Amino acid sequence: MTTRSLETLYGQLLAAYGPQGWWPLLDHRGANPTRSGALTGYHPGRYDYPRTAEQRFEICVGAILTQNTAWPNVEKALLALQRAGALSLPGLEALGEAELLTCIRPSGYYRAKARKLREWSRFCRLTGEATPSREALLGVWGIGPETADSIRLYAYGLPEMVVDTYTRRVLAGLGHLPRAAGYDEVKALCIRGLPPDAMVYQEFHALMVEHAKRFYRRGTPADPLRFGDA
DNA sequence: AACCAGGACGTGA
DNA sequence: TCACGTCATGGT
Repeated sequence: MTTRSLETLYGQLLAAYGPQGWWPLLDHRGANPTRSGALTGYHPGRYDYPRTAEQRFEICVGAILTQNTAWPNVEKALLALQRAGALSLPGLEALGEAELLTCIRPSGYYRAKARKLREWSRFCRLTGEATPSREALLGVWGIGPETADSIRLYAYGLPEMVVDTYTRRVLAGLGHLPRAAGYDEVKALCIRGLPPDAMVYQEFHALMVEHAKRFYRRGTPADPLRFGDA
């Protein structure tokens, strides 16, 4: 098992791919895309997002819609919601059920996700501007560990490590994971190996996704970081 | 044309 | 706890 530290791995990935500009936003420059695939929402090197309550809400909605779902599908749903004026708390609450289902259908699991968005809206209305604790988020139906951590890290800028299947896949491939580890165990491993900084956490997570997409998809070459330096 | 994507919940053992 | 089924559309 390699002894390369996570911090070194982080530095290598950052040098190779550069800042990833997560979390993507539809309207971070006042742009108003009407079709999917624009992918204009990344803001590499900027860590002062979200800048508005609407952007924060958009990130939370995206975090829910992207559960086990490819981002382009989520983007379609987000664009539909934006056009319907539903990418805000009052906007989403005012949206009818049929319209909601239509908007988010491209993101898959649309009936379950519609309920999750309703539950999230209710939670937002009840908690107001207060920063939600991890425990409070986990108490919301439809929000599990990764979604809760994504909301805290990307929507609130808190130093909350996010672990997803990509992260697990890369760390397992590099030999950093002793066995089939659970979410909290992998999370603890990542926290142990990196400085407790929200910007680092954001980049690390996004870089792991990028690296996994390049080297941990079936039919892709072996990870060049797997061998070579110890 | 199968396979899978930036998970979470409900159930039974 | 834990393994397994379910939820569902769209891209490769």
